[in-house]
Amino acid sequence: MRDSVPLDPVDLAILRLLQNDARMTYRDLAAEVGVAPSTCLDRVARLRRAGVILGHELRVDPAKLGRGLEALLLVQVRPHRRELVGPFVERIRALPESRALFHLTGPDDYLVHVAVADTADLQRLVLDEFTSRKEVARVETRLIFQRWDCGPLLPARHAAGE
Amino acid sequence: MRDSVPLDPVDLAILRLLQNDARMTYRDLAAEVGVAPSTCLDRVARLRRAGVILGHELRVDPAKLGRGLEALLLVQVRPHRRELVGPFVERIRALPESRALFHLTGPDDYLVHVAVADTADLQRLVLDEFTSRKEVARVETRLIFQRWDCGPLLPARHAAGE
DNA sequence: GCTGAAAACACTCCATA
DNA sequence: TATGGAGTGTTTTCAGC
Repeated sequence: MRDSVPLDPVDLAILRLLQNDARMTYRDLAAEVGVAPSTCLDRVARLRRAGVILGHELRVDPAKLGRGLEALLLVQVRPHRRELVGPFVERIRALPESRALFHLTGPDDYLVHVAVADTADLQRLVLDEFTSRKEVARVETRLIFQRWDCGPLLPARHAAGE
Repeated sequence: MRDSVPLDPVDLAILRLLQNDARMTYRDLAAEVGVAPSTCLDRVARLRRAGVILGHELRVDPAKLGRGLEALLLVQVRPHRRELVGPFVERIRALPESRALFHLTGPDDYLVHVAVADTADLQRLVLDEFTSRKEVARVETRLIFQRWDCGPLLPARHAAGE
């Protein structure tokens, strides 16, 4: 269940198309892929069961919600012990400004992707929620000038028949 | 069009629910929000037109596609001039391993989120696509141990009536 | 913004190869 | 074992109010 799943060209075509527009109807999907709608439905259900498809997400523009400034915070947590990092992770995840949290290798233990209104809001967030916490040893703030999303996620190797 | 959009409590409830499950039917959505299905449809169409809703995305498990290792690459591009960074950005975006690309403030100019098969694959990617490029001055690789997604994105300030 | 009717759709079953 | 086609219940959509 943790390993990669065998995917044939039909599965791959479905994944590619749904990553562009997850609300495509099965009818249109079937027409593009070149199989019957029921087959599409079956394949999608199978991909869901196999855990390849995790869910359907709405993509929202943060700027339109008054969160025009995005930043990455590189956070060093010291001492890096389970009883400290557990509550830290939960607290950060619960912040309305947080978009994603990563546990990383390297000198910084965590990377937090945040969306805020402006630099004043960012300063408040860093001071009140990060540097004021005693387990946070260091915070490095990097503003995001621009973000590009890349193409659909496809299998690492040979696409077909594996 | 770049600024924030006035959203009433109904819009916010819709956005909150759809961010949890973007494939909810308008019927169920209407029942939860407390309005008629047609009203929901109208609101969603309006949010789409206003650019608040950018699209519907399929969330896929990279590990299931044979891309069990994710990493962040901090890249310094020197000299940091338009005629060099343009092609760099386009090349990185086109890589099948790339998931997202950020232009940042700070000592590293770009952050690239990649998904690869294993450490050998990551080494190949870093050597062939990054350090071998003459405009790339430095690459710092950080593995992602774990990732947490945070709650739905909501407006920065007062939710209602603005 | 709601109601109701018409159209489009998702989904199940069964025959088929 | 997986596919394709037809049928059924549901959802979406678009009137009018």
